[in-house]
Amino acid sequence: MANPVVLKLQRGARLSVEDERAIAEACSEMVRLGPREVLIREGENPIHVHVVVEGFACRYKELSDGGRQILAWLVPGDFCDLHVAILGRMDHTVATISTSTIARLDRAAIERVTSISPSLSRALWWASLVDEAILREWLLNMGRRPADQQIASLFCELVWRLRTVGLVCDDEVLMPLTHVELADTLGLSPVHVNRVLQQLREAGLIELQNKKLKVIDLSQLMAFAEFDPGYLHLSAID
Amino acid sequence: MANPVVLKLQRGARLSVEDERAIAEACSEMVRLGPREVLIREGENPIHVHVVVEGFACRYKELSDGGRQILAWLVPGDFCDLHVAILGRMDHTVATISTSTIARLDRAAIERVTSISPSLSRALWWASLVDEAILREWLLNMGRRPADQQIASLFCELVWRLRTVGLVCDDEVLMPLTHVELADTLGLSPVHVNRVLQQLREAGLIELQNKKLKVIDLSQLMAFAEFDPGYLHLSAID
DNA sequence: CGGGCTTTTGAGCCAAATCAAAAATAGTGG
DNA sequence: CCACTATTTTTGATTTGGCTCAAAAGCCCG
Repeated sequence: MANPVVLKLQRGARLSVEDERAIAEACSEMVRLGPREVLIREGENPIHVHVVVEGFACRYKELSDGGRQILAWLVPGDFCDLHVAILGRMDHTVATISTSTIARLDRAAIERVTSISPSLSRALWWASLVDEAILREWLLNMGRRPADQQIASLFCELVWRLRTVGLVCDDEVLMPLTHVELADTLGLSPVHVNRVLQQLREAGLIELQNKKLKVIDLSQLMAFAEFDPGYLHLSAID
Repeated sequence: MANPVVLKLQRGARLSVEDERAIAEACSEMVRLGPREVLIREGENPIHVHVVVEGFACRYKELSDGGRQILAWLVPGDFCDLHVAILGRMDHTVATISTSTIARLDRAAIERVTSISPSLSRALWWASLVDEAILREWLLNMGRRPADQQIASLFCELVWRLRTVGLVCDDEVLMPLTHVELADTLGLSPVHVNRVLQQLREAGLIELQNKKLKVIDLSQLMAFAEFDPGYLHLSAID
């Protein structure tokens, strides 16, 4: 199967054959991690740059009262900590959700490659800006949409994002999060997430069992969620 | 008074005298805008890059039901649309809040300058990453904190951000937003914002009138909000 | 087949929303 | 400088979406 990092970055800029080779080469060192293993902790300044190759991870922050807010889902192709070299210090933690394969790239190698290839450096810049755009959409969802639309939006986003890395088949995707983790993502309680999921199932919009999410009719779910994929900026490639 | 863009970017990287001159020069063309004027609309791809020099602006998205979510406050020194050249299309709107002075920089000039000066290009990169960090913190606030802490956090952030551009005097800052705009920022209703503001006043944490916010005791407000300025990444300079 | 997660259900509650209207402010033109 | 508006802020009454607590049921896996 193609390298998800290449598949993703192609959406940000036209990549040359050398660019693709450079990425694939940089991803040579892989680590296999179990579920819920911390990759990078708040406050650290990791030596390597991490990329999800397989599985799911997330960014999150914790509060003193035990509350937790998940700030991003990291799926295959996503960088975990490209920004930390500039910022100097992680302001949040990154951990796996399901068993995952993570590539550790050499920070120096990244800098070398991007200084040579404008298209690759543009692609990385693009990826970071899309992360930001996703955060804006999540903020909109949390601030102004009811729980059912919020969950539906999130599932739409998941399908669109996984599509670009070839991980969707028949509008069915892996969704390895528990209700607690979904709740930590959406700012809801797990009990309420459970109830809303039941409603979405009863409405015939989704099926969800065994960590597999099947979207019955994507355009219908998108309409329900008022989802517009524009913010994902999935243009390039073709 | 010093250029707020310079003051801000100094927090992201050590700037040379030439860097500072280049910024000041690029900010030569200024526009004066009234309150609530749209600067860049969702879907557009503006020719210029805009920077707030004076006054307040914000990013926001609107929903079909008339709801609105403010996604960022843009204060003096903040870039409005640095990212759009890479993404190709604005996924949200930018408008002023109060009467503001906005600098229009030539996009080509930015690219020219950054290709010459690594420190300046690093500073812009840093600014964009801090925007993202702020979004994460806002998401945490909205998802997991009660309204009073949320508002208190926002005010703490405002003080810290305005401090770096020299706009705080005696822990007193300009806060030109109405309750409706605060509510659109926080994902709350204006009525509730009003009530919580009263509580914060009664608790002796803030004074707020005539668009002026006075923080009685910043460390006390920070403690109440559980505010940690780490996510603002205000290191460099010294 | 037993112990720990998850998911589900029920009951009661609360933070924040909505609706509606009054009071206070800020603008605006004469 | 003042009357006249329009906007903002404030208050009260009521409703509600989503929370908490608690316990049962279903899973997964060694």
